[in-house]
Amino acid sequence: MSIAVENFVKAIYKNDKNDSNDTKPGNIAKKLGISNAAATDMAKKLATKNLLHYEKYQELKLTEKGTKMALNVVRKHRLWESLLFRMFDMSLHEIHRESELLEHQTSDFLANKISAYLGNPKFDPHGDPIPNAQGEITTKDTSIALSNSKEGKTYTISRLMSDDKEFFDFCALNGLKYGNTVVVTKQFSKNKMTQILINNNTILLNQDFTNIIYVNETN
Amino acid sequence: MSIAVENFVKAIYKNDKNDSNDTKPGNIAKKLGISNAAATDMAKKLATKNLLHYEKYQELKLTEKGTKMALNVVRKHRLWESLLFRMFDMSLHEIHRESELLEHQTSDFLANKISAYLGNPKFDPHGDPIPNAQGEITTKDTSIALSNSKEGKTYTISRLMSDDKEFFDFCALNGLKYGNTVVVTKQFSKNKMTQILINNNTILLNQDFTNIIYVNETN
DNA sequence: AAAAATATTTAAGCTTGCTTAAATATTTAA
DNA sequence: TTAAATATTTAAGCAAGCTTAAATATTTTT
Repeated sequence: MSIAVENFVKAIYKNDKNDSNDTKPGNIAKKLGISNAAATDMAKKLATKNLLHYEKYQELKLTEKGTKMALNVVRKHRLWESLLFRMFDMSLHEIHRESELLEHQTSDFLANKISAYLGNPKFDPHGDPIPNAQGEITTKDTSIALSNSKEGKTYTISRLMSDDKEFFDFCALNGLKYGNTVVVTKQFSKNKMTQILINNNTILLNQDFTNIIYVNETN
Repeated sequence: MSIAVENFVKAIYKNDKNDSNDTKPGNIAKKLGISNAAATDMAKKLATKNLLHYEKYQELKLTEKGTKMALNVVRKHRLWESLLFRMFDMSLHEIHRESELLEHQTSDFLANKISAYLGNPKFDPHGDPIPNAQGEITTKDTSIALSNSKEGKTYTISRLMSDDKEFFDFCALNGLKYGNTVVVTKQFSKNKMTQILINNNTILLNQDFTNIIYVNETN
């Protein structure tokens, strides 16, 4: 299938999974940087190919076939991220940027080779789960957004859910990294800010960031 | 530039380099599996972009800009082949097949990372030279086709210039591999066949193969 | 519940990269 | 050197993926 189609189903999949947004053509269009008209067009086309359900003015819903395609692309993306991160001295933003392209030109055969080489990892360097060759995510995610964390508790960072360079630069600068420990020293609920202690530094995060940093409570 | 354009200039470059064929639209069309009309069309279009010189019924000639683009794609192709060959248990045909896709979605940045990781190799697993980041091939090729080798002499294999699965299967089966030693035991000039000794086996090759197996005389 | 704001859809049109069929030029062979 | 074979070009047309502008529906606000 074409790159445009792969990106379209992937965008729907991610929108459903991560965002509070409606999965309507307009939202997908925004993510992909195309016009609303183009998204509507594409949605109609993909409906005839049984990749999604389309009804005028309703939300887009991936079919099983569409979901499978999306997961297959996501798998390749996250495997590339894992490989590039391990092999080369590249930032989280850089591995994302490259994987965004490579994911569409990777055979299942090669994806399996990469996976085996890495020891069939379950998570990528962002902490995102890697679907297996059958397009299944077998791990269950118990992590919560830092915005929902509790004052006084200690957590480990499990996911950095973004593809924004500035965010990753900030993370790198402050030790916010997959696996690292943070203590939530204060929740400013009115202002929706969270104060944390990391690497002996106290930093204050606003909601833009606490919504995309996921953590697990330490036992 | 688009995949179609990259493949077009690459095909011209390779046709000029390796083949005795005229570099006219028809020949390029054959290589790319498109119609003659499509190739003529594309040639005209690329001429306006200063990638090649086009004159009706004449051969296509890459401009400096076009050559640079071709070499950049070739560089990425050969770097991928080198990386995949080193990392994974993949055949020469398989690494070629995958690299044919990956080459078009690889930033210069990533290509340089791959090159550095591999120690900036000068040759890929086929023995083909890898252009540097400036698009230059700095090595000089002293090798000759096995069809031009001399009876009684000993050679080392320097290039396997093909992308055909059957050819590579044959090579793998018979120890025809980059760096290996062959003795030319007989040249049957009338029938254009070459008898060689390799791994203590005598095998008889026809011109289809001796034209694409390149060797260097051992001193 | 109606008006205003917003989102979606339709329509028309563009570029890229292909196709086939017909016209034209070049090359090969007699 | 002319006829036959072959190759190239032109012309018309198609699908994919986009665009903008206008029409229509939905949602929000008052």
